[in-house]
Amino acid sequence: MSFFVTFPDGTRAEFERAAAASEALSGRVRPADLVACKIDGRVSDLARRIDSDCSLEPVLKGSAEALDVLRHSVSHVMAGVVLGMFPGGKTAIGPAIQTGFYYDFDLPRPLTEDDLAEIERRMAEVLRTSASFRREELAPAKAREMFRDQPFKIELIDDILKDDPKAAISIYTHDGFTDLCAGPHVASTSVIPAEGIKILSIAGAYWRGDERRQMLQRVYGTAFFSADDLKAHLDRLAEIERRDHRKLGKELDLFSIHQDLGPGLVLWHPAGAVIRREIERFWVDEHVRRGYETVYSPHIASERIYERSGHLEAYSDMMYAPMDIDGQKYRAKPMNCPGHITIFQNRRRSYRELPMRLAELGTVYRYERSGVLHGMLRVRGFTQDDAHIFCSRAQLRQEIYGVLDLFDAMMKVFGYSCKVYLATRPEKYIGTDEEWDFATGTLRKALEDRGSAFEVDEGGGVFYAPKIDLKMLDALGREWQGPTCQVDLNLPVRFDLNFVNAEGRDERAVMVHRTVLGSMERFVGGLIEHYAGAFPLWISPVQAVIVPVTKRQLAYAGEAASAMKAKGLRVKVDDRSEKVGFKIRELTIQKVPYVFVAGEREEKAGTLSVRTYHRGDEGAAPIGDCVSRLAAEVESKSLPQSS
RNA sequence: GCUGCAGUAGCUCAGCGGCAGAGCACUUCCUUGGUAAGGAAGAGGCCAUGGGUUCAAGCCCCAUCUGCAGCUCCA
Repeated sequence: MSFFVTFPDGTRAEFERAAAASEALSGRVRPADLVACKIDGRVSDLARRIDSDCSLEPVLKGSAEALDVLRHSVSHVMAGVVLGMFPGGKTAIGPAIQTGFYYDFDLPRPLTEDDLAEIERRMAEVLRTSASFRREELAPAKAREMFRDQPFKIELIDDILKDDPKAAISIYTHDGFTDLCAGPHVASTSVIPAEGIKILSIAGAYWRGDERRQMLQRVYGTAFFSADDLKAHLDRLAEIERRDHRKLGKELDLFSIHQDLGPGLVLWHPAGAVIRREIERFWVDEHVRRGYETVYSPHIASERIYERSGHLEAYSDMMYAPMDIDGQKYRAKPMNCPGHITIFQNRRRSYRELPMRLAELGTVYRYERSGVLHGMLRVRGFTQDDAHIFCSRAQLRQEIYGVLDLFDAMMKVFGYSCKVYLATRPEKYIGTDEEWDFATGTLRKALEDRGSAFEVDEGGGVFYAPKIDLKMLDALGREWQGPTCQVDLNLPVRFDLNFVNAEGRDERAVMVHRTVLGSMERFVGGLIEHYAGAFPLWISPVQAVIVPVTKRQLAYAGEAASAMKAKGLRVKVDDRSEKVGFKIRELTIQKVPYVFVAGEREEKAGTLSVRTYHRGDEGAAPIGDCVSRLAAEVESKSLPQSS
């Protein structure tokens, strides 16, 4: 009873008797690169026995699957070590994740930083021996018996058995530590390089992610096949920290958040306000150019409007408590749509007025739980770059084109590339199937017509709307929530949004919600990290500083500054009695894009020595050239060379 | 909200029961210099807040507030 194994190159080999996957692969790959295998596409142990026809593929170092197997195995090694340090400790789960792995424990005391070092030390010890990972399959009763002191494991076993009462329970043992685990694992700890491992942090995590259940201690770590890969990862973490908008925000004096003012409420300092103002100015210009009209709506509104919109019912948890005004309940505005709808509803609308595009940089207030607040990225008061388009069904597709064009244009200016998603009907939804089909179909058609590459996020829509979501990729390749465009199937009904069509009859209006930047807070916070604080010239708080070499050039520096200011540039003269080197250092730390040195030589020649943040000393140029160079760079909104 | 950790000068941090500290920033003075730190002096504090323990608390204990990491959540 022989069988055939098919390899990725298409060759087939006949086997007379059952063999371990590693044996079947021997001679086909370098043993040192072999981490695991795929049997019929499923990642498996190398020791897994093959006894029937199948396809077999090696999983080699360098592949994502190999890294997962490695990390999962390292999490077991860590768990073994932690239990060695805390006999009687309970283990929960310990999977590989995108950036490493973690393991959740219930331990007699909280872990400390020192414990992490100790864990790492003991792991290195374990890895010095070469212990094999052994898989066994147990009958349910036996598995229960084996894990009788491990309540989390028992719960997992029960769950497995709920699906299949006769399931074999697989366990893995290495170095005397046995864990309930589906696998697969590396064949032996000798595959794991101690110098590729780092235990990173401790944090709380709910058992099974359920906030009503026990809080466990989660230990995060990461693992790579080489010290170089680990270093690259740690360097990246350091770079992320270096770019942290909270840190840069403080260093560059852009914004602050104060206990006395309240958590989640941002104060924009003058420098940060320049960035925001320039972006808002650009935003308004761009919208007006594209046929939007700007509006303003108040920060508080009678509760009645939110009753009607349904927000009060669905999202009251995120709305601030009502305030009593002349016996009426008012609420801080949590979203702009009711205001815009009210403007649309103000009188009967004719089809001739459509599409009506109402845009507002509207400030809203939402209650966010204290634990989720994060610098400018997650706050309780923020300004959305919001717009609502009221149009007819016939106009919808054209409007979506316009929105997508706007998204592209604005993302390009900031240097973000985007991934596009079409989020379709979720399980819970309102509205009719016909409406959903129309709305989703129109979005899909618009994307297809433009030839944009997009993925479908099946069921990812909101309960009242399908949407197009853009995820922005920043300079570090991280994803950020980007522009979004929703076709609302709810509010037009709730508010009975109609217009008089060409036949003189009422027709239901279609409503589109869309935002490009999201919120000024989150967007600018993200931009700080995207640019690492070195902003493109057009939004730089200070665009240029003129540094006189001695006080004899103060007047000349002033003249140069005036020439720049006349062109609307944000320029300062650094007139402090410090050396040039000192000023350059400080201005560089402040990431000023242009520093112009004005000494005796420059004054005689009517020039300035140009120094840019990204390229350093560029030599002298006439004042007029400097001015026009900066003016042109502002006008074109050029991106910094380095990002 | 939950678990853990933290809160000392504007910033970054040291001090861990016994006189409140450093560097940078700030002010003044000297220095007028050529592409990432010239020198000196000075000023700056209810050690997050409220209780408690102690002869004595920045330090130990409790509570609250705020921040950080993660979890959960995010129309």
